[in-house]
Parts: sequence; structure tokens; C-alpha cells
Amino acid sequence: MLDDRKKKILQAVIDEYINTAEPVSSGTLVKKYNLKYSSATVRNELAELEGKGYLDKTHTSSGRVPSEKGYRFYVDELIKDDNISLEEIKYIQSKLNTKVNEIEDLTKIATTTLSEITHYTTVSIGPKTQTQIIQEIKFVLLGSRMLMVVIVTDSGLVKETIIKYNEDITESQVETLNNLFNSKLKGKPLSKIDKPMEEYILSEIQYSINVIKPIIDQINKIIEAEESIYLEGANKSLELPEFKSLEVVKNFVNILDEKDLMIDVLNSGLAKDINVYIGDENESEQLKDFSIVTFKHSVGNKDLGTIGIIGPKRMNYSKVISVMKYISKKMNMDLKMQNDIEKDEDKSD
Amino acid sequence: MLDDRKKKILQAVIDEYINTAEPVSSGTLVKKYNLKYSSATVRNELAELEGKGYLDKTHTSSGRVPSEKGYRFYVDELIKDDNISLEEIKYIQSKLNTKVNEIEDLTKIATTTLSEITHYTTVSIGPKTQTQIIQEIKFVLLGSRMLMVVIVTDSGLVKETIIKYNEDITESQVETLNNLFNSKLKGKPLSKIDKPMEEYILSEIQYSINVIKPIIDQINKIIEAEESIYLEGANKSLELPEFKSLEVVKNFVNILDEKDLMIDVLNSGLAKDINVYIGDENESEQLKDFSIVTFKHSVGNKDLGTIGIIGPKRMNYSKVISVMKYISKKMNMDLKMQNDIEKDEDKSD
DNA sequence: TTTAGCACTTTAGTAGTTAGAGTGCTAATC
DNA sequence: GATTAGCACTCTAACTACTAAAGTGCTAAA
Repeated sequence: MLDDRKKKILQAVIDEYINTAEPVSSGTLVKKYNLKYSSATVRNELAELEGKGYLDKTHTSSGRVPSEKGYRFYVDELIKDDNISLEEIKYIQSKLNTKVNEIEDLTKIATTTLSEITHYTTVSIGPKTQTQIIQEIKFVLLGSRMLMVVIVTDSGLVKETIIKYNEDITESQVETLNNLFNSKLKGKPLSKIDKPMEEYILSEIQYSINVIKPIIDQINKIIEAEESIYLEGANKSLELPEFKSLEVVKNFVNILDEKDLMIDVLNSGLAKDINVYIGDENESEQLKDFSIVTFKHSVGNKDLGTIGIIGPKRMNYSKVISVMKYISKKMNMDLKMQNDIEKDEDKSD
Repeated sequence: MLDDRKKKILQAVIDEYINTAEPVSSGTLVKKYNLKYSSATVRNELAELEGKGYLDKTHTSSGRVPSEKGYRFYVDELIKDDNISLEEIKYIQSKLNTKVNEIEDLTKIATTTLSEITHYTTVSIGPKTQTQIIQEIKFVLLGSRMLMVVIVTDSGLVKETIIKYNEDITESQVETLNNLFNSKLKGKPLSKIDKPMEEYILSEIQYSINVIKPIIDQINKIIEAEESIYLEGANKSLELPEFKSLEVVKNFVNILDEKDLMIDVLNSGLAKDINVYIGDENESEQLKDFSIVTFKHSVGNKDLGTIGIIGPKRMNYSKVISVMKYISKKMNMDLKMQNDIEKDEDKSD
């Protein structure tokens, strides 16, 4: 373990490095953090911290930069999570209080707000479909040859799709479809319609396979569709000093472009808490020079989406984590309240 | 005007520069394009072309690079628009033949395909809402407190939105809404519901303003919503030699991030043809180092969306324009055919 | 245990040099 | 009159050498 002086010095080094992006010298530490030791003493401590793996040097006579182990210790032991100002809290409140009708919209607003306050690039995805339960499935005829299928889940997620036919669809057919699909799928998880179910539905229905098959295909398509990710503030990252190298910028743009990668990262985090991945802690080799901080927001055990920040390892973890915690808490409260009201009113019916 | 020899040399310079991204010397031209004049003669011609403003030099003793005037002449007079291979045609056909139910999906597929074939960054937006005519507006009750509004336009565009209420909505209310809004809005252009119309609707309806007002607000919101742009292959551009400079990369990422700018650019082009903007020809100062090529696709006079390519001024215009023309023609044919079938069958009813 | 002092290391920036690519111009040639 | 060989001239890009500044590690003294 590290003694108090080492902790204090390590924290100072990392704080300073996060601020300036320059290797930190013993002299700077003594001056800026008015330590009551000489630079020589600090140098000895820095050498020991380096020996233990918490710090690195860029070359033999340079100042120190944090290692990944250093950042990890910093995140786990040294930072406070109340690094958020009253103005920031008010700003978040004003943003999140906007009335929205769909969860995804709330997630987007939160994602944008997070980027605005932290000045980092943020990404988000909507809720995982698999954990959702189908509450209602509704067929709507638009004109005579366009059929819209709307699926509503228990946590209020709405998915819809359209099917175009070459022949007219009648209202009575729509009625049959409504009854059939509701009786079969209501209360079931929102997952792909498998072969047995497909065959069952086909056997139940009295009219053409030409009507049913496109519906099943299209439902499977929207359920299995690649989740769409929402990205905010890609350009903000480019202003940071680590993006002075062309290699890094290209790498970063490629990462943001690679949607599957971002989706995996957002999905991999544990629910219920903030996940921090520093450099090599990321699953993907491509992300080894970046840090990612994510959180899922949910009501009960229903996943409602995941929001993340991606930035350099030299990230202002304290600010990021503080702001995320606040946003997470606020979203949870709002959604829970709304949920409770709905439930109360359901009972009073 | 330019005589034939000058045209030939100009074309060779631009072709070569598009290929190599290096200033073109008189010697290279003679060797690679087996001109039947000596390099000295070519040098004289190059000097004259530079004098007329078609070419530039990067420094006094460098080879020539095309000026914007040069590119403009090249695009207008020198290139062929049949620079597309059989493989490419087949690939486009296979991609565009995928059955889609919504126009936007077709536009996205075309956008992706265009990027795949040209290796440039492509962007697209959906149809302009203002030119669309409302064909049907439908209210659907999801559960007891969620109302979905679906608007279908004459060219098959479907827009939908959801409104959550704190009180139950009845089927008979939905029926009234369907009748009222359809009688008032059907056949009208898909534009914002203005104050007089809003007041009229409110006066017509017998029940609470709390039900109607959110509907009108939400309809206006989706109609006026910032069009969403679809972007493909941002990373492809970064591999090009002009993106060796950090400045250029940042500038490019900022442009792609600035959605309003991209929307303006895509909207500004004339319908019915391919629009080429070279460097300073772009409205926006930010785009002065880039070229943009766009086309609108439409059926009749209905705008169905716009697709564009953004890349360096040293763009392979011939390939880009050839591929765009083919995609444009193919999309038009497909949509027209589909339209005609629908009309034929309407008549035979 | 702490610190003053100093030798040593490394970087980043500046200046100088050179080879090579390419032009423009002149004078000779077709 | 048009073309071209030849050459002086220009500019760049790459390499080398040098220097000042920043910072460390270590020794020896406090």
C-alpha cells in the first residue's frame, strides 16, 4: 500500500497531468501544490511511485505521467464524486425536465447534456430489446396497401415498421391479425419470432401466406436491427492535445465510425453503476489509448439505455463521474416517479 | 477558348493529379501520356494554361496543379460520364433491388452503395416535407394513455409520433380525432399547423384542450424537426493524402458534425440534375477546400431525398458523376415503375 | 530523513548543407 | 513560325550539427 505522502503526491501528479497534458516535474509539484518537502524529496517519492508502477516517464530525463495502474488507483481511491457545480446541476435539471414522450428522446437529451458539460464525446444506445416484454402489438392500415405494425413494450418502448403490399388489405384482415398476434405474442419477450411460432401463426391463419410472411420478416427485422447509436460532440475531442497526432485522430474517427464496436462497449458494462475502462482495460485493442466511462439507466430491472463518454486516458475522471452520477440519479428519479404515478392510477381504475 | 492541344494537356494534368495527388511536371506528362511533343513544348503550354488561370503552381519551380477554374473546365468540358464498370453496375443493381418499404431506406442503401463504390464520404437527407401532400392522418391508441399519430403523404413518406397522456383516452375520442384531422388536413401540404387552423380545430372539438394541444404541438414538432442526415464512410476520406494535415482533418470532422451546414448544402442543389460545387463555389467558407457533388431523386415533381458526396477538390469527378448518374437513373426507374403499378391498379379498382 | 548541488540525459528548436526535381529562357533546329 | 536541346536558376525535403532548457538521479552534507 501507499503511505499518505505517496498518495498525496500521486494525486497531485495526476491532477496536474489531467490539467496540463504535460509530464509533471518535481519542481512543479512543489510550487503549484505547495508541498512542504523539497523537490529532491519529491523526486525520491516519484522514483518509488514509478518503481511500483503508478507512474511512467516519456524519456529518462522527463517529468512523470500517470500509468494505467496510476489512473486506476486514482479512480478507485483518490477522486471525489462531488465535482459538480450548482450551475451544472441547474443546467442538467433544465435540460432533463423537457417533456418527452419516448425514452429514447430522454436518452438523447441526456447524452447531449453530458457532452456539453464535460466537453467530451458522448455516445448512447437505446434499451436492449431482449429484456422487454411485449405489451401490445397493433396493426394499422394506412391507405389500402400499406400496413403499419406497432409494438409497445412494458417499459414504454415503441417500435414500428411498415409493409407495402401489391394487393389490398381489408379491415377485417387487420382485425384478424390484431387478434392473432396479440394472443400469441402479448406478454412474451420482444425477441425474434422463431420457426415454430412462425409455423404456428401460418397454420392458424386462413388467408394467404403472402400477407403473413412479410409481416413476420419485418417484425424480425426491426427486432434484430442493429441498434442505432447516438453520437454527440465528436469534434470536441479533437481540440484536446492528445489529438495533435494524425494517427490518433484517424484512430478515433475510425472507432466512432465502427458502430458495432461502440455498441459492444456500451452493452458490456454492468447495470446499476458507473463503469470505467482505462486504456488496456478495454476489450478491444483499438481502444487501448482511450478511456471509456459508461452507465446504464433503468427502472426496476428494465434496461432503458446506456450512455457513455469516450476520451483520452487523461480524462477528467472526477468531473465525468460526478456529472454522470448526477444525471443517472436524476433520470432514475424522473422515470420512477412517472412510473409510480402510472401504477397508482392503474390501481385507482 | 483553348485549342485541342491545350485541352489535351490540361486533361492529362488533371487526370494525373487526381491519380497521384502530386504536382505534375512536363516530363511526367510526356512520358506517361506519350505526347508527341518535347517537355519544353509542354512547358510552354503549361505556362500559357497557368496564365489563363487553369493551372497553379505550389512554388516557382514546382509542377502544376489544377486551379478551381481548371477543375470547372474539366468537369464541364473534358470528362466522360460513362466511367463505370459492368461489375459496378451489377453491384449497384444488387444493392438497389433489395426490397424496402420506406423511401428513406432506399435512400440510405443508395448512400451506402455510393460510398462503397467511390470510396468517398457520402451524406443524404430524406425528402423535404414541405412539398409533400398529406394523404392520410391516423390516430392509434396504444394502451389507454399513449396515442400514436401517423401521417402518410402522397409520395409514401410516413411520419409518426407518440403522445403520452395522464388520463385515459377513449376509442370514441380517437374516432373523433381521426375524422376531424382528416377532414381538415387531408390533401393539404405537410406543413406546420398555423394559429388559425389550430384555433379552428380547437373550436370544433367538444372536449378538453389538454387532449388536442399536445397533438398539435407534437405534429408541428415532427414536421419542423431538423431533418436527420445520414452519413457513410467518414473514415474513407481520412486515408486520402490531402488529409495528412491535422488542420484539414479537424476541419472535415467539424463540417460533418455540423448538421445544419450539410442539410443546407444538400437542399441547395437544383432538382433533376447533378450539382457540382468546387471549392469556393460552395456557399460556405468552411467548404472552400472541398468539393461537393449532389443529386436529388424524385418521382414527378415530388422530392424524395438528396444524396451527396463530399471530398477533396482533387476528386475523381468522372467516376463520381458516372456512378451518381447511374444510381439516379436506376432509383428513378424503380420508383416510377412502382408508382405506375400502383396507379394502374388504382384505376382497375 | 531531508535537501542542496551538480553531473548527466534528452528534447525541441535553429541553422547550415546538399541532392534532386522542375521550371523558364535562350539559342539552335526543323 | 513552331519546336526543342541545353542550361542557369529556384525551391523543397532530408540530413547533420549545435545549443538552450528542462528535468532527473545521485552524492554528500545537514
